[in-house]
Amino acid sequence: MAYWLLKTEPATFGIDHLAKLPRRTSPWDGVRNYQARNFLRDAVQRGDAAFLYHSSCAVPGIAAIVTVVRAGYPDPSAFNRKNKHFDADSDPAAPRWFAVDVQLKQRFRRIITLEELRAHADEKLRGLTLLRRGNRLSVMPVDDAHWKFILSLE
DNA sequence: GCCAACGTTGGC
DNA sequence: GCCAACGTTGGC
Repeated sequence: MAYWLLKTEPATFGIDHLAKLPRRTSPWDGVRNYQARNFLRDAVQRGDAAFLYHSSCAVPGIAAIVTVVRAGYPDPSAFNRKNKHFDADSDPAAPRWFAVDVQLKQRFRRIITLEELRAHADEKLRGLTLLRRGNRLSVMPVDDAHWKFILSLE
């Protein structure tokens, strides 16, 4: 079982949205970056766990843990003209973009803030992809040791 | 294949 | 709103 971190903008779709859905489950779709796509398509497995990270907001940080309940499948939003992530160049016969389904597992009592994570960047969280300078990936792996340490912060 | 221009991300 | 960093595009 592997660990991941998924970024989302809470103004668009965050923990509050996920928590209200039936079975607290949602497609994780709309990813339009090849490196992130590769993770969704090839590496993220059913049963994996992921941190749900809020970005582009007042207090960026980790809000919850989600479980992957469905592994990578062709992202339907890429074929939907009405969807803002529609990609006219994506061929259903050779899908370019992938989604997974996630279910809310545990909402943290508080946001584990980016600032707090940064405070450990040189020691316990050295190498955490999220903290890499200029990092813009929206789907990224998290080491076991980093995962455990971050849990201990809650 | 190079690389400048452009668009996006995301913290601040 | 600013701007650094990065990914993508497209002319050559």
